[in-house]
Amino acid sequence: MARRSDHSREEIRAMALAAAQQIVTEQGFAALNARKIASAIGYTVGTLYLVFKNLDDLFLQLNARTLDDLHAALADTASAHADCEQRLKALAHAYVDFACEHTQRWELIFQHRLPPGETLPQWYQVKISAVFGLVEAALAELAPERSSAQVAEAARALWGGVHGICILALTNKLGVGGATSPRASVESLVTHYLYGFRALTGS
Amino acid sequence: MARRSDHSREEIRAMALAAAQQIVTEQGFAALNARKIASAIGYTVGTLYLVFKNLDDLFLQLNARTLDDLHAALADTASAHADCEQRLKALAHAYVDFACEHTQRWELIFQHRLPPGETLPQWYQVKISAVFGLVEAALAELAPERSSAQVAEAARALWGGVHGICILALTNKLGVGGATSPRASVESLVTHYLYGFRALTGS
DNA sequence: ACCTGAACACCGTTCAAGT
DNA sequence: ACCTGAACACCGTTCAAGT
Repeated sequence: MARRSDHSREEIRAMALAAAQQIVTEQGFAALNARKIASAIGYTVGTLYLVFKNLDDLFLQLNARTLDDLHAALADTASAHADCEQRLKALAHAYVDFACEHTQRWELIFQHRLPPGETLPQWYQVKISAVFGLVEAALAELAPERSSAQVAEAARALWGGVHGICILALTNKLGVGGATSPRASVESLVTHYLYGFRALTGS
Repeated sequence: MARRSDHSREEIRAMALAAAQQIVTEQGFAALNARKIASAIGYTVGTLYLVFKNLDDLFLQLNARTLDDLHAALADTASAHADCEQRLKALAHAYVDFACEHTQRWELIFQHRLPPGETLPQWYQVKISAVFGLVEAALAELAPERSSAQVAEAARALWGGVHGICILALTNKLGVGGATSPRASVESLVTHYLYGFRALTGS
């Protein structure tokens, strides 16, 4: 059997990514596999390998879309705040909101690992840098006297911090009994960090 | 065949956990599976299920040991610093050192997820709380006027932050090309956060 | 040319059968 | 009683064979 050509390669790619997104959203990372994706789009497993190099490639392309969506949400937030301290706080809360609203998709970015030895492709690292860029831009505006290296360092510290609070809260590893809301912790982190960042001139 | 009784149940349990620890350390989470653990201790897969409920149970017990080791390292560090600000910084750096030195074991704590619906057992959550307790104790001493709820909130914010920096740095998801050292970012985070925490009386 | 579906080498988990 | 090893229902990936 075979030779259907109901859909172009690009259509199959889009359908597969949409199906994978729905599966991970509804059932989580562990439930995401090739046969389930294929049957959701009405094709057999083999077809996926005509369009994607392998499952790692499919997951990477799915994560790339999520990073695009995250960047769009943060960029929208950034453009709504002229004051750069307000902007940084709004960015942090927008990150928390995205993580809470799209938890499974957002977690897939961090749960998926390439086989040992393989590194993330350059076009993918560019997308990560774009998200960090929004934070760096606001920090640079807040402290114009700092070098770009100092601003980059502060962005890593602050954004790593925001991310860590989200991860520990959403995966229930923050020590306390039930799940805790990351909102208050992030507010505390950003407020205190920025106060110190502006007050201390060295580093 | 069968009936060897070369080892007691408890001995087999200890051997399996030691083998699993070695495999994850040398080959990473993805390479850790039942058949490999069993053959490393000279038994067949079936035997593992006499001692552990399933692989999730085995991983949880391995993570419990790692949490014990982490707690011991942090407790040692804490007792070496009388000044509580110095103690907090030393704790943060000790956490970074542990994550860098035992990366694969430390990552297993966060990469391993129970099936949807299942929650971490109470005895395990106690171990997580013990680690947080060291941070809370130092923060409480630093700011005796704060309520215990405020101290707990600050511990979540600060420690979530330290953790996030480590995770992003060690998994190469901090935006910049090569891997970045988490040490400088953590130093920046803790210094600036604590400065703000002491200066701002509300929250 | 496009797609299938069976095959291969793996998984986690169970359990009748051996000693 | 203790352990085996074969079996089951799954994986990801490949590829000869059909249309």
